[in-house]
Amino acid sequence: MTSDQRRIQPRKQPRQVRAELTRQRILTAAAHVFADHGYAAGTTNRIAERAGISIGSLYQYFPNKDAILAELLTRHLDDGTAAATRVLTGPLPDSIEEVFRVFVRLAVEAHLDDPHLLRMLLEQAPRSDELLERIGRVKRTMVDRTRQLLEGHPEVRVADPATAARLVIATVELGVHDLLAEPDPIDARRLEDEMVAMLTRYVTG
Amino acid sequence: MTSDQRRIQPRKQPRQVRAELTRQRILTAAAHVFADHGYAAGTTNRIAERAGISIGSLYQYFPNKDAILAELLTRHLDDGTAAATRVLTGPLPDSIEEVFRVFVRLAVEAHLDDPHLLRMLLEQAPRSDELLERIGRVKRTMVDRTRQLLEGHPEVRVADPATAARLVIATVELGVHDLLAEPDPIDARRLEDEMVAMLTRYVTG
DNA sequence: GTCTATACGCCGATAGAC
DNA sequence: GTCTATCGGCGTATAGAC
Repeated sequence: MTSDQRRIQPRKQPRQVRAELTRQRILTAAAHVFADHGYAAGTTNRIAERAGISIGSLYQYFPNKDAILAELLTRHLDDGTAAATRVLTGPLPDSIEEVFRVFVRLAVEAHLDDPHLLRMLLEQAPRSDELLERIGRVKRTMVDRTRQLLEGHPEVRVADPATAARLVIATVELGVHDLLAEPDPIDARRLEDEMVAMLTRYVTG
Repeated sequence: MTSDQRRIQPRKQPRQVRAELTRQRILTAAAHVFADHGYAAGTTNRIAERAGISIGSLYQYFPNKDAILAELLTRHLDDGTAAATRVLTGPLPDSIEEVFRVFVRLAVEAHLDDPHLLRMLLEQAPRSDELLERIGRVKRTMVDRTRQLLEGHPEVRVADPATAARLVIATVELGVHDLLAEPDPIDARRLEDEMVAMLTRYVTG
């Protein structure tokens, strides 16, 4: 068919590597800009400026502004579910108190990573149907696993595990997020202790 | 000095009444529009359209878009603090469980009023320094009163009432807000029971 | 006092030079 | 492949007629 020269590789193909690097630069810049200015005021011009490239170049790597945000959110969701899955599928502590401690610590770590960006993602991100679907699924999975945990654990005495699971997840996620994001943030270690105590006393009746 | 006719009232002054009525119409329209579209996409044109007036008229009643939002938020804060103050300064139930029940019910009522608007207010509202200050003060007041309550109550056994108070307030406010705002909202009565149980068991050790 | 029409600025996205 | 320059659209806010 075509010339055999097709098969000959160019001497190097650094473009894939460089391109991926630039993508990451843009995403990092976007994370900062969105965190500082919010989504609406986090303009593509600002992102390009912070990434050290021109606006035109930015649009070679992402089709539009929403795609940048979507990738940031996807990234975070993937990180979170990966960590949660790793913990939940492995061997868990026996006592429910220590299990909750693992939960809370997981949430604290996820949120300490980049609280400002996370706040923006959770609160201001334009909620496309597809993204809402993804978020809802992740949440439902976590609630479901927690329910199973509550149902199977000998220490646990709750009348309605499904409701209890929803309450536990909401409390951990929102509480950690909010209390650490405040201007005078609570001590992470103390928050962990108190929240674990609250949840444990709750489910052990 | 000037003519005594000054003292004579004009036959009627319906303009103040009508003007106030129009202001309220605009605010109500804005609440709906913001709730439906969010802050950024809740344009002044849409607000004017929904209020049944022209964009030009709108700007006779409010200097700019932010002022409309600020008044909505102020209104909500005032309503909330009024209700909270009424409850907290009056006679409270003896048992801490029933006190928490009052708390939770208060939050549920406040949030059921207009969940969508509230979500927008809490999450998307541009946080001017002055508004942040107001919100922070309201929150601190509630945490403070809760701390005093915990310190003075015979049933309560917590090592650190200040931290516990922060946790309690955050849990109630955020939990109620989130669990009722979900696509498949939790039953309000059951939420109340479970949350009260959790908080009570927590602080009574 | 309410309207219509529009000025003005900003932003996302694209075209086209290099 | 990156840049500069710019288009098109939208949104706030104002001007001026009635």
